[in-house]
Amino acid sequence: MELSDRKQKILQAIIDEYIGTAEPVGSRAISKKNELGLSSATIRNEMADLEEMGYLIQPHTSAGRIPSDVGYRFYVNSLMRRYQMSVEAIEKLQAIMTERVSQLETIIRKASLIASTLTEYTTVVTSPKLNSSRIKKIELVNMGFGNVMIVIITSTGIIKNQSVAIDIDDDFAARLTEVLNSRIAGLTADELTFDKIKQIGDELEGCLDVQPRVLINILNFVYEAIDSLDQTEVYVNNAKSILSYPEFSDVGKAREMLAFLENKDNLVKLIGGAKDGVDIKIGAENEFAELSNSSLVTVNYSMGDKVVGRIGVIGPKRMDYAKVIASLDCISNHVDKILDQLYNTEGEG
Amino acid sequence: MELSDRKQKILQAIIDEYIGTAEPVGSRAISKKNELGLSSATIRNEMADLEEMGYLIQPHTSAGRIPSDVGYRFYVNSLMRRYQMSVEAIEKLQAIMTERVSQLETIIRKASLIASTLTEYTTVVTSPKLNSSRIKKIELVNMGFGNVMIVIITSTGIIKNQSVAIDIDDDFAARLTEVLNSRIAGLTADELTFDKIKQIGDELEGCLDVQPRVLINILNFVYEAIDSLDQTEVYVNNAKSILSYPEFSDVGKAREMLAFLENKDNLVKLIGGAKDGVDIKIGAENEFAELSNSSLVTVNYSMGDKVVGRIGVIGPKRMDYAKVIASLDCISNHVDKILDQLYNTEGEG
DNA sequence: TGTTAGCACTCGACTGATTTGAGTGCTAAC
DNA sequence: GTTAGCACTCAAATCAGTCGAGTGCTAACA
Repeated sequence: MELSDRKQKILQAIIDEYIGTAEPVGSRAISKKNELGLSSATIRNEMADLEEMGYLIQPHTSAGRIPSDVGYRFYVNSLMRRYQMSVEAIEKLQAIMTERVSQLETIIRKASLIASTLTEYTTVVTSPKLNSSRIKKIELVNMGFGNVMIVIITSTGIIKNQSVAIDIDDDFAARLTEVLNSRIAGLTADELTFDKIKQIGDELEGCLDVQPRVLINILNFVYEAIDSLDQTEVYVNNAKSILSYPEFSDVGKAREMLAFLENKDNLVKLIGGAKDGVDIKIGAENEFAELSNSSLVTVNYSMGDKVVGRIGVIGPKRMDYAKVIASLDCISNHVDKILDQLYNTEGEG
Repeated sequence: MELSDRKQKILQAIIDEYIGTAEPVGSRAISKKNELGLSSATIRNEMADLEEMGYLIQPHTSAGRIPSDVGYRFYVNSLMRRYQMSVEAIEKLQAIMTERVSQLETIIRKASLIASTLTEYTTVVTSPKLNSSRIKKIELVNMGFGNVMIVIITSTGIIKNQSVAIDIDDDFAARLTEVLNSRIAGLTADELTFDKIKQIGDELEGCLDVQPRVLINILNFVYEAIDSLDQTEVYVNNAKSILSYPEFSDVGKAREMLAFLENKDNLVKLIGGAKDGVDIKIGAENEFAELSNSSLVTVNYSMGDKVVGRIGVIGPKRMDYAKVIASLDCISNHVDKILDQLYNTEGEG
């Protein structure tokens, strides 16, 4: 059944009010705002209808109403006013994002930080899986005292490094670096299968006078370092903000939520399920019971036309959706633009 | 005035009990444990004495007693039983710490993680200031599309990298790398003053056909990257654990504490004030009001014979001091050993 | 027919009195 | 010096009573 125009206005007023106060909203409160010019009694009748239709919930007989998940959903889809980012906010965002930006990781972390600053909610971001980025360069640096540092630089600006206990001299390190580069540079992590690594190892053993053990050692590390690029990283920002909401005035619940936010697997799964563009999951629409009283708004970011990660905001169900959506949208655009500048479409930099 | 043997035993029993329960301890509770074979009345008398002497506090007339800061201090200095690390704990510690360890940062983070796992309290670690480590190597990698990645590797295994928008070709990058290395490699961050950088810039301008703007750009980044090594990094682990203590059952207080733990400057200052070896600050002994209900146990770790950083545990005043001390001691020893292996004394690796 | 004033009703939140019980200090007896 | 006993204290729990925000329903009104 369609909602009459008046019902929509009342529902909107109720949700707007509830977002601010976190207290059940009574008919008189809406009537007093006098935007509709209706008495509390009339609004009461409409509210009773709205409750029957599933948009509102009455915690107990003598309390006002709060929105149901369905109510929020309708609000988000149809009622919500567009939030206009303030000029200052946009300028601040631009200032931060255009500070010297170096690596992918830094950009993502910054985006998360900005999102949590703008919205004052908890943010979660996932970094791209990098199995499509190419090995730009491998470098072995002899650190002396039997240690060699292996550094791998990818076309996406990620640097992986690990020190290995292998006793070689500078000269040999340089030669090995050269040979390795000629074999490995330009490959994607996907292409660097274990078999391929082994094959390279066999080839090298022929042209370098080196103990097989040492070579295998090094190649093993290279493999692992590259392999780890496959991992999706997750960063959480401003988790403590949940403690400010009356929804989490119970310490036990707050602890539960914080524990949830510390579990990377949860978060990857949670955010991974989102659809492209701005995605909103209200309350029980989330697959995790821990979030049944929270909402999650996510937006993807891309390199070229390929979605590589998501930025998400977790807050109480009565979050300021309009503001969150506007902020995320803005941030995602900026991130896209910067990634584009840095890595030109395919990360083929 | 000296405490009689019996008073000491009673004080110890009270604090042991209070550490477990967080509830004021009554005379009957102590009497019932029957370790001393005294009636509650006798213990009552002694407790009255101990209170008068400042070791105990009575929250209100009809409550039991809780230890005062002075009481804890005496407990820590004289009464506390030595905590014996379990074999499993030590094995676990060893297993984690001897996993492939690469950089300094990883080691420190691991140490912090282990400390929080073992003690179940919040841990704070500071990473070394690295102004005494030497530049091992500088490398400019042309990323294409007008971006150059500057990579700096230090003798302590730290890698700093930043991408800069400068349009040069591979060949020039290689030459510049070579020249830069010949001038800068081997220097400490301290030696690389801004003046020195400028001087190098002037020299290079003579021998390379390069626009001054580009060179200054690069050297600026080099300077900043190296300069940032001077920063002490702080990592906090398991901050959420404070939510488990009745001391923080008030969400407001918990939030305050978490905010404090997010402020890096606070933490550096807090931990920086500690004396060498194991240092214990009980309640108001800490300079920050936020910690007046908490205790802080720190231990330093060293490279060679030089103290380079500290690992700290923050918990309620009634923390299990013996266990925390034993754990930190053990961890610090392991860290020392590993740093020693990796960087051989002076970080001259 | 839609709107509104009025009123009885509900029920959580607050208030204040009362009870409970853990724990004390003091005294007197051992 | 130790302890049993007892009066006393006081926070916390319990309970009854009140308040008031908010509702649903009805009847009157435009």
